[in-house]
Amino acid sequence: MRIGELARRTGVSTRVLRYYEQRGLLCAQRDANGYRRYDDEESVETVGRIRELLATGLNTDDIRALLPCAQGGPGLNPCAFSCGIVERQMAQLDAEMAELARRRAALGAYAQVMRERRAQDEALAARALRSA
Amino acid sequence: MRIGELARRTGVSTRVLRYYEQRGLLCAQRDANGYRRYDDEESVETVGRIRELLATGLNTDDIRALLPCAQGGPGLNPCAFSCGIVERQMAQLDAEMAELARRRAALGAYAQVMRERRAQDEALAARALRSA
DNA sequence: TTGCACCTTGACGCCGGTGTAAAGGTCAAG
DNA sequence: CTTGACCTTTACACCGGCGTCAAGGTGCAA
Repeated sequence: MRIGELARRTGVSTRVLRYYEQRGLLCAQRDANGYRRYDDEESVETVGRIRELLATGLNTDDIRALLPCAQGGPGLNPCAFSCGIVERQMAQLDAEMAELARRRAALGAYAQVMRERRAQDEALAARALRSA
Repeated sequence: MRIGELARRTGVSTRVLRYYEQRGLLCAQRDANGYRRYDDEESVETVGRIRELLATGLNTDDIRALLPCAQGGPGLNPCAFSCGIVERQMAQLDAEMAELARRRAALGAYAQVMRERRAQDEALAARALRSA
């Protein structure tokens, strides 16, 4: 399977597949003419896993470290290491959610102030209208 | 007050103050030699408000639209418009929080799978150790 | 032979707030 | 006059996953 077919079967652009290879997430054999050649099964699965992991917010560096374990790599130690990466990312997500909650609260305070200002303005306008 | 002093009093770099001016968030008079001159009170407050709003995740375009109202601008209509901006941003934050929650859940599923794999590996290693 | 689909590498753009540097003007103090 | 602090504008870099274009090679079909 060449890169175009892998792109079609995964719904990912060829640009992205080459990018994943450059980042060390995906490997390919080469034909005599230099074209990339992928195995039928494994590559599709690997690309799927990469997309899933990316969608969790992990970056390509972390995914590169994670993939050998996720694919059944050299066993115990790397897997413990990978668990660390995943847990670190979960903590990161927790921190980001807390940050977003903080922003939302601050924005809510602003909205409150603005609602009050607006009510004031409307009262003022109504009074001006009556006196006119 | 010139730009250096405003920078010191607000804790914001001169680069950032010029950027805010370029984005239309902050205005300054000019001395005869071209130096920016700021009023003593208002500028410090304005910069503070800009920083607060940026910290809520609003971008400079929204803040530019928002500031006249937050400063007691031309009244009713702009303020209603500003309320819309704030509410839109709050909805945006809600969506981002939901997305982060989704990511966290997906990552949790991965962590679960990996924990199981790890336990499997450890059991395997223990058995190998016993049989050796 | 021509055309077309497919492949290759390399490189620039994006977003958006900010750092940082270059190249130069202004002004007060020594 | 020199030094040095302060000011000016212009412009490039960053991050990170990806779109998109350029310039060119390969191979099959009409």
